[in-house]
Amino acid sequence: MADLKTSHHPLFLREEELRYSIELMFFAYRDFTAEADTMLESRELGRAHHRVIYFVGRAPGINVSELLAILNITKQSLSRVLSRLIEDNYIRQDQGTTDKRQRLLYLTETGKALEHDVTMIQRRRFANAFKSVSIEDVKGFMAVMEALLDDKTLPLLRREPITRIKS
Amino acid sequence: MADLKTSHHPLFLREEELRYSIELMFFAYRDFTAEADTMLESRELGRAHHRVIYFVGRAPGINVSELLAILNITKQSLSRVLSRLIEDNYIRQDQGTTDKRQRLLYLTETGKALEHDVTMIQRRRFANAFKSVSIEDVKGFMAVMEALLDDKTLPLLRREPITRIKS
DNA sequence: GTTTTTAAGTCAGCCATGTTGACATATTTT
DNA sequence: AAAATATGTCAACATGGCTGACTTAAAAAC
Repeated sequence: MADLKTSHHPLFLREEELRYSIELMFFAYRDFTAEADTMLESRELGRAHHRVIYFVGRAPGINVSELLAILNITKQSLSRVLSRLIEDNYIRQDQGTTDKRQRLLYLTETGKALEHDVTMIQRRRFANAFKSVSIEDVKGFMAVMEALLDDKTLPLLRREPITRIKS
Repeated sequence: MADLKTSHHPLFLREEELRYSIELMFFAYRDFTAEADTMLESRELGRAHHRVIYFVGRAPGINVSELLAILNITKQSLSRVLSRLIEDNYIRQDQGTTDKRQRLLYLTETGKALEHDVTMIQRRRFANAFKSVSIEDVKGFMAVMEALLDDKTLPLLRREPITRIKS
């Protein structure tokens, strides 16, 4: 399958297209994160705090091990960020029911509000970008981004992006 | 999946698609950079060094101001990285001819070799990704990534080799 | 039922790479 | 001659990664 498609567009494997893509990755990621960083800064939080809040918001009741697996950082690094978020009442933790060693993480109302505000900035950027391109372009974007991932990253992603039509 | 083409564009602006894109950005960027970081680490260099080497390699003879404008960091931050690269003979600097205050930057042979090796890792990742998708997907990827950029970032990108204009 | 493993947390310190502010030097522009 | 520009430097600080060593409580294995 990959081989069949390869023959369709050797043109794009040329040095120039690949370098252009590398640069797009650098610049787009930087611009994408900069806006949200500014908003976080006003609350004296960093990008790391947003990541934690984001993923706890995405999966309420997630435990620390699972969060570490997603973020792929050490527990010491997470601890610094998470402690702050708990202390400032963005996140609360409950003891696990089936396994009492676990700490299950939830956003507080304050946390939900912050998550919404910051993530909104990033959603808005994508919404604007998607408005200026075709639906096929969006599909292509997702296909390429997925293809860039390590195999082990795929299970960490929420599936069912485009195709599920929810009404 | 079959009737994607008949879907209305606003479908893509729904919460789920936007959040999925945010996550793709996070995970894809992380996986994209991790491989190259490992190779740099073996030479005791960081991502910041690669950026400098990359952009000097892209535009030989670039001066410090232009480089700062691309990287969008302070000259103090650049200095730390650039000094190391010059000291270790990855980059050399010549005095500008028309403006003697300028330092024009060039990769040494060592620098070119490193730039090639590290950038190759990233080119390979994109080459592999592109092989697994269609040519339209690649176009879509580029269109969306461009649309994500700040307006002021666009002029920093180029498709064709070095058309640096010194004025 | 004791031992081992696991989930989570903590203390201490290191490193890379960003930041600000203040200032110096050479060169170009006005 | 004065002002602006290009570059560089010293010093201090913040963020968010890292390693290593160690603790506690609970679950799992024996």
